[in-house]
Amino acid sequence: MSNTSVQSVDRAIAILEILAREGATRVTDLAVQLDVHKSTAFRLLAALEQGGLVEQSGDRGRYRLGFGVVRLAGAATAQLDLSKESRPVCLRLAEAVGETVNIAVPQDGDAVNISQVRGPAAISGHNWVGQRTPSHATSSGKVLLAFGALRLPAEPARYTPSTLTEAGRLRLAEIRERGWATTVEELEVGLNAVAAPIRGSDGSVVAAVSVSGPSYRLTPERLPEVGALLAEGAREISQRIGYYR
Amino acid sequence: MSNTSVQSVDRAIAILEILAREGATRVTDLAVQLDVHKSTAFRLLAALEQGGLVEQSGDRGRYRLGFGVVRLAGAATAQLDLSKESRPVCLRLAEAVGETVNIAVPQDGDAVNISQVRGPAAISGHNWVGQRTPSHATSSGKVLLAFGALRLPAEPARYTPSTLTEAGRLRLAEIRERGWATTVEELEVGLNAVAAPIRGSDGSVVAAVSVSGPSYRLTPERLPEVGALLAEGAREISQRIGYYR
DNA sequence: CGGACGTGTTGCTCATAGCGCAACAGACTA
DNA sequence: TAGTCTGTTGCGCTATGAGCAACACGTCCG
Repeated sequence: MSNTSVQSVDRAIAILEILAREGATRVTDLAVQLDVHKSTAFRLLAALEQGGLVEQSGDRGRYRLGFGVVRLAGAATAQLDLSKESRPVCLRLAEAVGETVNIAVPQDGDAVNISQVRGPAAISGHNWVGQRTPSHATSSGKVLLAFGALRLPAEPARYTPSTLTEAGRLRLAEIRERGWATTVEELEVGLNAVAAPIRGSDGSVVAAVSVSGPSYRLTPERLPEVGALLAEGAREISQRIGYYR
Repeated sequence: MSNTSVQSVDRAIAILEILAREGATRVTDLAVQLDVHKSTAFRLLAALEQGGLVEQSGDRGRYRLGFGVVRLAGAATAQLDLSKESRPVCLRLAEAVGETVNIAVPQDGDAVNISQVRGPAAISGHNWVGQRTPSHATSSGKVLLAFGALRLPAEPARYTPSTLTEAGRLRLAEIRERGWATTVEELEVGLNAVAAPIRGSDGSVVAAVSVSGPSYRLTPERLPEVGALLAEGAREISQRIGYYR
């Protein structure tokens, strides 16, 4: 991070910092503090205003931080907390089960994996981080569907002969009651998975923690035992990010 | 707000929005979504990273929103909240005391008034909004000095024969213990005032609420009773903006 | 294990976007 | 009403931002 920057963006950020420190400020005062011409300050403010990061305060000509930064912070806080707080639990689960553990969040109708801990037995395996996965064909997706964090697509795609493409066969009520969901070769042949719901501070399901591995190791017989472990881990992560039941 | 913008700032803000929506994202994915070259996306990210608004997530090459946006939002929330949340309390105090109520925040060594409610007895009086007032000669300023939100100037100016220009005579420790500060004709002949501290969510004093009026109405004998009312009002405002003791 | 592939990062060059100047419009005050 | 101050806009110039291409590094697969 040497000189790889963009001067106008640096200046825009400096404006945000000044407004954070000083509160509502005039264009010309900002220009003085930035050591730029007032028309430059004005145009940077206009760009920031268009993006919602600043707004004009009640007094004419005064600008202050806008609600856009509060929105961004809300997203940042959610993302920072979940990855960080789930890490120790995922490490433990990966060790206990011996397979790969992922955290997935709902996004645009899919389950998106945001972090991963490889199991000790994983020689190579798939890197799921950042990958979108279909809700109906993954255990995380099924959890998010069952607890209302995601909606089932109108026409669920088929990935393997085992993929369930009808809503009734997903057994979402049973997942809700049991507290964990499974997939048995529904996304990829030879891949099984279990997932459990993570709740946020308002009690709604905001993510899922899952274990996935090859069918020959993560057999259908193992799934209930692993499901119970995952549900316990999910409860702990939920509490770590502010859920009190 | 027509075309008065700055393209690179627009792009930087678009990056922040994408990261808020998608979470940790790759440089090349951002470049695709922005329809710019990846080196452009990279440099915009580098600028945002230098400003603390984004950071690299644990996975190499992925960027996410950083703690800087949380800091900015904290400042934005405090500023938006203070004027709004203090309003009902100020209205009530002005009615109860019969004099003019102001909110002042610390800024560049002065106490700056950010809002005002006129008392029922105020025929004309001074409009203090937006006005900087010297810390040592106003009740709000003395509160902000006493609780560490402002520093006393090296050579405090004299405004009236009653102005206290020596640090020892301000009795800041007594103000801290008592919970309110007074001025008796120290800024203007014929003007008295009382102020109490407003605390933010981290417990530090971020503002002061004051009552001011003519000496013949707001007499020194009335000041303790008004001080207690103000301290109560300040406590309520503090709680409204997130202070929990 | 080595090669292929993909992605982040850096250096260079060019042209256009950003910047500063100057003028205009509006608000306020003596 | 004239002067002053500040926000906003138009114009022209050049420095900065953008894109190309190469390099460095990590991952994956045969």
